This record gives sequence, C-alpha cells and structure tokens, in this order.
Amino acid sequence: MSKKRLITSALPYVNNEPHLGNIIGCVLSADCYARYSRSAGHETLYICGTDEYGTATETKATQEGLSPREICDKYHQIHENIYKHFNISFDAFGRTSTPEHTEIVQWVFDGVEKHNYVTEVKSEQFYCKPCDKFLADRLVKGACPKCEFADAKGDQCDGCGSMLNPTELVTPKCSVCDNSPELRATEHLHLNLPKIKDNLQEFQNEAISEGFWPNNAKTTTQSWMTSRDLTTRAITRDLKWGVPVPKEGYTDKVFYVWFDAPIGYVSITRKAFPDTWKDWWLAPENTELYQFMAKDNIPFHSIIFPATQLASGEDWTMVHHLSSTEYLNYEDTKFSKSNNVGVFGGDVISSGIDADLWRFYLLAVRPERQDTAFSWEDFFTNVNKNFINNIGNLVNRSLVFSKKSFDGKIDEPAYAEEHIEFMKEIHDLQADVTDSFEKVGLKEALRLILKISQAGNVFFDKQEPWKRIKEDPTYAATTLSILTHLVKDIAIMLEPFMPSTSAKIFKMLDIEVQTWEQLGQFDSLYGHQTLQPEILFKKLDEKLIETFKEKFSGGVKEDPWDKVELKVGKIVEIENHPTAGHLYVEKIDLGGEEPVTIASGLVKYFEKEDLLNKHVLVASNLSAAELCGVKSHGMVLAVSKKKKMEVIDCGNAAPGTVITREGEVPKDKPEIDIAAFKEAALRTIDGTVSIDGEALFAGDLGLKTELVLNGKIG
RNA sequence: GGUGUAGUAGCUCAGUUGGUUAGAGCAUCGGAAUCAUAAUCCGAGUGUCCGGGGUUCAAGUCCCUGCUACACUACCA
Repeated sequence: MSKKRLITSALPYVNNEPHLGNIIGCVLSADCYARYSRSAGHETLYICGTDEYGTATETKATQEGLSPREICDKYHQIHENIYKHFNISFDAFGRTSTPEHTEIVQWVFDGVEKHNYVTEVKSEQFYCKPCDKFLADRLVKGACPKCEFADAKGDQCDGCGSMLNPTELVTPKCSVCDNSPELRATEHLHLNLPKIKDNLQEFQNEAISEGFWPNNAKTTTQSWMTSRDLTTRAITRDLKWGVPVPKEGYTDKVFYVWFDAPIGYVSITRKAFPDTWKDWWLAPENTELYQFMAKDNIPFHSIIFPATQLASGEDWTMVHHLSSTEYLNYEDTKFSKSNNVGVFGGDVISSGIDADLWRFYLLAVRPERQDTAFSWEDFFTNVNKNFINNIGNLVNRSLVFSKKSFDGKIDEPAYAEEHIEFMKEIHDLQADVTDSFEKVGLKEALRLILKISQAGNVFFDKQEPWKRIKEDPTYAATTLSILTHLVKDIAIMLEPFMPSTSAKIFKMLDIEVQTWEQLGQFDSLYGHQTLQPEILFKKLDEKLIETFKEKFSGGVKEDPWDKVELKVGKIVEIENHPTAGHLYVEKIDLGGEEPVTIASGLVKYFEKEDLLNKHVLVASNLSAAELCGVKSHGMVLAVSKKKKMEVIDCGNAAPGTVITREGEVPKDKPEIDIAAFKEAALRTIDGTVSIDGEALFAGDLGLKTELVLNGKIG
C-alpha cells in the first residue's frame, strides 16, 4: 500500500490579485501534481487557502475604510473565483482567520513553549495612545535625521533613501492619527532556532536526499543553516489582526504571520475534515507531504515551519518533497503589481482564452530550474504548434478517420509486427512520464506526452490507413484501434494538465473517465463505438497578439529623462568637510547668481586640486539633503565601476548649460528626490554618457568618459 | 560595497553524482504525403556551453578570476 500524499500550495497573501507568476508558482503546479497523484491511485489531499493576518491587511483596511475582516472577505472571494476559473482541484480552500486556526496555532505554540524553545526578548517601540497600539516601523513618520526630509517613514526615508530605525526620526508621529507616539518597552517571544538546529539539520538532510528537492531549495536551505547565523526569531507582534498569544504578559499581542501562516495548512485541513485531519498531519509513517511554492517561500517551509514542528514535540508529518519554482517574467520585463504590468487572474478570465490553454502553456514554461519568460507570442505559437497541431490533430484525425471508415467501431484487431513495436514504444514513453511525475518534473512529463502524441502522428503517417483500407481493411482497422486506444491514453495523461480537455476526449470516445491504472491498455475498447468527434480547440488568432500585448503592458512607461535635470557646473571652491572624512564640500557655479553648495564623497578618489575649476556634470534639481551637517543642493556626478571612479568632464561648456538628448530643447523640471534620480539609472555605455540608451549632450558637446567606459553614474 | 543565484543554437528552455560526436521545441531551408483544424511526416544546418586561467586520463558540469543580469543586504551623493 502506497503512502498517502498530502499536498499544499503556499497560501497566497489575501491582499493581492495573483498574477500568472503566482499562479504557476504554487496553486497550478500543486494542482497538476495532485491530479496526477489521485489518478495514480494514491490517497490524496490538496490543501490551500488565503493567508489573512498581519500588518499589510490592517493597513489596507484602514486605507479602504473597512475592517480587516471585510477586506479579507472581499479578497478571499477574488482568489477563490480565479482559482475556480483555473479549475484548481482543492480538497479544501480555506483561510487563516478562523477560530480553528487560532486554536491550532495556540496549541502548537503551547507545545513549543512546553519544550522550552521560546525565549523572551526585550526592546523599545513606539506606542500610539489614541490608536491604542504599537506602531509598525512603516507606520511611524517624521523628519529624516539625515536629510531633514519631513515625511520619512520609520523604516526608510523616501527623501534620501537611507534605511532608518523608527526611533531615529526627529519628530516621530503616528501616520494614522498624526499624534506623537511614546517610546515604550515591550517584550517579544522568539523561537529559539539555534537550540533546535541539530534536529533540524538532521531532518533536512534526510528530506533533501529522499525527496529530491530542487536545487534552489537545497542551496537556500543550506545557506540559511550555515553561512548566516541562525538566530532566534521573533514570533510575536504588536498588532490586533492576528492570532492572540496565549501567554501571561503577552495577551495583547498576536503571532507574527510567518509563524501562524504555515500552521494554516493544518487548521484549514482540520476545519474541512474535523474527524480525519490527524490521519494526515500527525501520521508521518504513512503520509508524504508535498509542498509547492515560489522560491521566496523556501526558508519558511524548509526551516521555520519544520523547526516549529520539531519544537512542538508532536509527531508531525513533515515536508517530503519541497517543490520551489523560480520566477516567471513577463515579456522582456517583470510582473509588477504596482505598475500593473503583466497578466493577472482577472485578466485571464476576461481574455476569453480557454483556461485549459492557459494551464497548458503555464505548465509548459513552468520555471523549474531557472527564471522563464511569459510572452504572448510564445503563448500563441506554443498553443497552436505544440498542442493544437500535435495533440489536437492526432485526436481529431484518428477519431474522424475511425468514424468515417469504421463508424467508430473498435473490433478485435490482428496485430502485425509494426503494431506491436509501436505499442512497445508507447509503453516505454509512458513509463518515462510516470517517472517524471514521481519526481515532480511536471514540465518534463508534459514534454513526454507531446512526444507520445507525435509518435502517434508518425505512426499514422507510416501506416497509411487511408491507402491500406482499400486492400487490407483489417490491417487499417488494427491501426485505428491502436490509435483510438492511444487517444484514450492521452486523455488519461493530459488530465493533470488540462482536465476539461481530457474530459472532452473521454466524452467523444464515449467512455467513463479513466485513470493511470488503464494507461497503456490497448484492448480495453474492443467492441466499443466512439461518438462523432469535434474539434478540441480552434487555433488562437495570431493577429490578436499585438492587441493583448498593448492591453497588458501597463501604463505608458515613464520617461526617466522627464524628471532628471543635469547641468554643467564649475567647481569654484573646494574644501574638506569639517567632520566627515570622505566628503568634500564644493561651491559650484551653475550659471546662477550665487554658486551652490554641494557635498560629494570623492575624497578617496581625487585630490582637491584635480577638481578645482573643473567643469563637471551636476544633478541640479535634487531636493536639498543634509549630509553630516552640510546642506547639499545637488550631486556632482561620477561614473564608477568597481574601484574606479571618474568625474564626468564637460570640457569648456559654460556653467549652467542644461544637458539635453540629441536635438532636444531644454525645459524646466521640478525638484526630485534621490530615489527618483536613481531610478533614471544613468550610465556610460562605451564611454558615452547616456540615459535609457540615448546619448547626452552639453550643447553640441557629446559627454564622454575616458577611464570608466561602462559604469553606473551616481 | 557585501552576499547569493544565474549566463547553453536566431528565440524559449533541458542537460541528474565530471565520462563517447552538447540536446528538445519553435523559427529557417529542402523534400514526401493528402486521413486530419493548410494540420502531418522525412531530411538539413547552426553553438568561442559569457570571457580568462586551473584541477583531471576526461570539464557545460569542480576550483580561482573578470564581465553581465537579477535578488537580498548596508551608516550608498
């Protein structure tokens, strides 16, 4: 008796509408495997749900004027609809904001605490009285201690880009109610990972080798265990929207999402299957756990969750195969939620393209070993050439021929040697498909299925039943019998990838749905009669590619040059910064009435004399920033590469000359902050100073570098 | 700046612990066939496996180094 298979896909965070990358990364891959697993006769349970607790939900709720509960209800529904459209066969699709979840999380925590794997750590955090809560780093705002930017956030200053601690802000305020928070001592519970390290490592070594983990899962896990120090990690937070901590002195806190989220797999199972959930989760002897996720989720599933399980002292079912994908990119860029670039779940529904074709393509380009790219063009050709022309055609030509010539009847055949050879070839390939599935090589399995179908097309051509039928009808009938059985096999093997299409084929064959057990049988349809076949899919119209491309490319890309203003500046004075050793303070003539003051970190690379009176390139519309006590009104630009640094020489161009692209008329540009400047990504290309690949000029003079020909400007 | 991952045919990707002449699909070119959604089949070519060193009888694969891209990280002008 084979082991039961418990399958999970990473719980999507409730606030996001998932895009294609999210979908192939976890939910769809896991579904494909779960479907295979069921078909292959393993008792299978596929669990997923939305991860709902945490700061992000609270923040979003405040923004939209709803309660966290309402936000979750709304988005949970969105997720559910999308996955339903994709035909994802969850045995349970739950959520983490349930009483069952609270109960299980607290129970697990009790176990961890009882076994002394919880430590208490003190710290100070801002507390907002009117809001009655501790503030997350991002929720504190105030003036940046470095650049005096007034609206810096507690974790990072949007003005100068530097990383901050909330306690560093000059006039800290609560970003929700604008009142000044007070600093309060607080204590948090930590999970003592160092203490469990040895057990954990033993578990990992075994799981990695027995569960044939992908490379990225191996390396990520090992680097967490060795190269960085495993430290204790906080498992509590000062929030309201979460699982309450059941411990004296901590009752106003909740568990950190990463602690409770993986336990969500368990609680969702329990809510859906209250009588049998332990047979899955507390039965390592006869259950294998397969977990699907994108690579960013690896540490939670290979370290934190297993550590929690071990620490709790229960006899848990622990991850056997960890299937972590790389990322799916979009066209020549990345999926981006904030810029609305790419294809999201809702777009798939509105595209009008059959969900099975999306499934086919996404699984065909599943990023198993390295990042892969989604492109509309590839999508269309892949579906048309690799699926419709191959499998679609084989199914159609076989059933049409059989219907026309034999009225769809399959009679007892008379095998010739070529027939037997072909069946052997198919059996071998099918064994490979099964083997790939067992190693969770979904992409490879699909490739092999296409190969099998192609072999069918070759067989059809070689046997020439349209000729043979004239002189030897029995031979032709035998060929068609084999082909019809092959069509049945394709329906079986295709089911994990394209369930509706598979069902359609079974229907045309006029038989019940079959499973892996019947795979490779070439005699099960004797005496049977198939129905009139229909075309599975019309080809995707390649004329629509451009339309889709435009529709989903996001907003018009901003031209970084619209923001950045550069001028020629002459360094008229230069001295060392009074305190900061690495900075020069220059007075620079930018063509205005008074020279401006700019601080530059060039001490390491240049002597003062080298720079004095030089005409250099200056970023002139940066908002003023205070650097170690000196107010700097811009930035002297230099291009750097490794240890080399070169100031950009503007020759004799007049101070104040505005830099332009070729043939462009200069215009006024508003002040920008350092982050916006960096986004422009100025660089030199083969010695030419350029933005977005276009060369820059000071009047007629093309800006060139001599030392650092290819480098970043900053 | 630090750390990590990656770089294989025109394009998208495979290449298990080092082991013969480095693969697939698409695209391209030539041919065959006409049962089939102008679908199918046969044949053909292509590679400085990012560059440079090294270890080895043997390197796409291991080590060092340079370049490039991406991710994380840092008191980045």
